[in-house]
This record gives sequence, structure tokens and C-alpha cells, in this order.
Amino acid sequence: MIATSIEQIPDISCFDDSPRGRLLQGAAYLFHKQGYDKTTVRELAQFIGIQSGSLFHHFKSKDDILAHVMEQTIIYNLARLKDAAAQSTAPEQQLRALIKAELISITGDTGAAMAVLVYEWFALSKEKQDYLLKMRNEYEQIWLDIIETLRAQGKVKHDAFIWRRLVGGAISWTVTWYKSEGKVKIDELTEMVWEMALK
Amino acid sequence: MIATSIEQIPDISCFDDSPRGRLLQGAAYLFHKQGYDKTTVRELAQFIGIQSGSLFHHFKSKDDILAHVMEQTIIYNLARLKDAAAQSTAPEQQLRALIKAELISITGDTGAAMAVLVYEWFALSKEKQDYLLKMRNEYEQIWLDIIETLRAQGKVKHDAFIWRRLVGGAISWTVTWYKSEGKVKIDELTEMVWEMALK
DNA sequence: CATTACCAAGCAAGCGCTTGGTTTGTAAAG
DNA sequence: CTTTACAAACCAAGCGCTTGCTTGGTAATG
Repeated sequence: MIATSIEQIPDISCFDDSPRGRLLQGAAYLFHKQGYDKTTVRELAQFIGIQSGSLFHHFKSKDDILAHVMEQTIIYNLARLKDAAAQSTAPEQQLRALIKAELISITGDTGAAMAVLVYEWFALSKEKQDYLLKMRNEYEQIWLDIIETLRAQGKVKHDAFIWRRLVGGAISWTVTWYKSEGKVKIDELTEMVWEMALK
Repeated sequence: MIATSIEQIPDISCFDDSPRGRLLQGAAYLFHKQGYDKTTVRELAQFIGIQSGSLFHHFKSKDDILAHVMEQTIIYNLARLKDAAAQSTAPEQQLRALIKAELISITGDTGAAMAVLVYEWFALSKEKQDYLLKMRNEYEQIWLDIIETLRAQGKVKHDAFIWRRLVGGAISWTVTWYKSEGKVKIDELTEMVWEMALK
């Protein structure tokens, strides 16, 4: 029997509905809501309806749970970014698709998990950071390739790395303020960022 | 006798050199370096060269130390922003000054303290968040006033709130990647953000 | 009939913080 | 100058509690 509490929270698309997947989903939800350090293993266990000790049948440490939440988040959103890039061959339209995809990752169905990825990065051990960084680099390379193409066409003025970090910052920062119930729609936001970026 | 370790770390301009000020400076440094939760009171005490219990002569809780680090950071940088706005009466130049001032806050002399303000916000109790938010609002209002002026002149297209959040995100995000020893200088970065922002 | 999933109980360590007392700095009173 | 007074700064010890995690066993699944 699954604890009723988990039925009330919105699904996070990265995770399946195996016991393990539900555990990660609960972890992402709680780590987002109250922070990694402030979430105890007892709390997490109660939330998904098992005993605290049973968590360690699935993962070997609390840190390990965090790492798997992040890994799945990156994998899922890397796939989404690749899909977005494949939607067009015109680099300006590709860029627009990347912006929209990243905004959806952060403010939409995987928002809680993405927030954990951003805010709890330094809670991870150094080795696990290094491992995840490899996947993040692949993600960033998709951006950089398209920006470089645009730069060769004179549509982006500045250094691609710096450009990506400024635009990525504007997008990532939405994690701190965007509310999906608010008046701003993702498509408008996409347009604003796109205009800022390309100018 | 002051512990030698504190002599090696760079000054953080927000804090004076009273025992209390040095305590806050050490706290800002450690909270930035390894996170609030991962910094123990014993560690902080050893770092500044006193016993752990003696911390509580100056502040009534660890949470209280964090709150005071943040308060001083806001006060100091609010003053800096006001100075920047006063440097000119032309709104476009004022905007440039604000951008530069905020970049310096985040990447320069108060960088560690600003990082704590960003990353450890949710470690604060709700009431202390509310208190500090009032000061942050005053800070934001300086931005919004200038942006509104520019919007009335047709130099900024979109909603001032959203605009500020996107540009503020690009600036704040530098906390995650900017290295003062790196090849990019603050003036270049200011210019890039300014161009992006103004259409 | 093995594998997966879980429970019940509890340990060792580390945590923030308290306590009761001592030292140090400072400045007015003798 | 010295004495007195007092607050600010700090120490030494440790309490009470929470934490992540272990262990040795049981139930369910396919």
C-alpha cells in the first residue's frame, strides 16, 4: 500500500513507478520543498510509506539517493534537449526550441528535480559531481554548437561560452520566481529570452 | 591572538574588525566554501580562534549568525547600488552603473557573502526571510524605477518585473561560474549584459 | 525457492546549545 | 598612579537529542 500523501503531489516525469522510482520521486519532492540537509531519511521513508532502514535496501546512502535523483534528471532533460534541437535545421529556430525546452524543464514537469539539481549541487561528494559533470557537458555542447553556428552567421556577437552562461543564467534563475499559475506563459518567456539573446 | 588562518583569507568588505565582525566574516567564508549545514559551530569557532560555546555570547543561535551575515550583506550592497544610481542622471548610463555594481557585488569583494545570500536563503527561518525581504525590495525598487523610465522611452520593450528577473538572473548566475582570475573582465561583462538588456 | 522488498530495533557519532565560572579591556573614583 | 568596578569576551565541560546507517530477521513475488 502506497502512502496516500504521494498521490497528492504532482508527478515528476523523470521517474518511473517502481518502488525505486517512487522513492526517487518522493526524494526529489522533499529535497526541493525543504532542502536536502533538512530532509531526514526518516521523513523521506515515512513520506513514501516504508521504514527508514528500508531505504538502504534500494540505495547505499542518502547521498546516493541525491545522486540518482540528479542523474535521472539530467538524462531525461538531455533527451528532451536533443529532441528540441532535432525539430528544425534552421539555427535560429533551433535556438528558440532549446530555450523553450530548458524553460519547460525548469518550470514544468521536472521543475522540482531541476531545482534540486541547481540548489543541492554542492551537497554531492566531489566524485559524484565529476561523474554528473560529464553528462552536463554533453548537454552544454548542444547549446554551444548551435550558438557557434549563429556566431559564424554574425547573429550572435560575443564569445559563445560567456553568451551561454548569461542566457543560461537568465533561464535557470526562473527556478527562483516562475509560477506556472502566474500570468506569464512559457511561450512569451521563450520569446523574451530569444529576443534578448539574438538581438 | 587571532588565529593565523583568518589572515590568509581575503577580506569581505561588509564586515568590520570587531570580534563580532570577524566572526561574521569567518562565517561568510565558511558558509560559502562548504555550505551552511555542513559548517559546524565547532568548526567556525576553531576557524576564528575561540571555543564553540563562546559563539553564543555574540549570537543567540547558528541561524542568527546566518541572518546577520545576510543582513550586513544586503545593507552594504544596497548602499553601493544607491551610489551607482547617483552617478548619472541619464537612465541608460544609470542602468549600466547598476549592472556593473551588481556584478561587482557578486564577483568581487563581497562575492562570498553574496553567494551565501543566494544559496542559503532557504536555510533561514520564515520570519527572518520576511524581515530581509523588506530590504531586498528596496534594492529591487531602484532597478525597477530606472527600467520603467527606459520603458517609457521605448528603450525596453517588455514588462519591467520580468525584464529585471531575466537580467538579474543572468547577473546572479555569474556566482556559479565567474572567476576573477579568468580572462573576462567586469567591464566587458557589464557591456555584454547592457547590450542584451537594452534591446 | 531464490530474489526482491521490507520491518523492528538500536548503535555510534555528531550536532546545536547551555552552564557556571574565569579572564580581559576600560574608565571612573580615590 | 593606583584601585575599584563592571561589562564584554571567552573557556571547559558536557547534556540531550537527532542523525545516517546497520543488523538480523520476515513477508511477498514470480
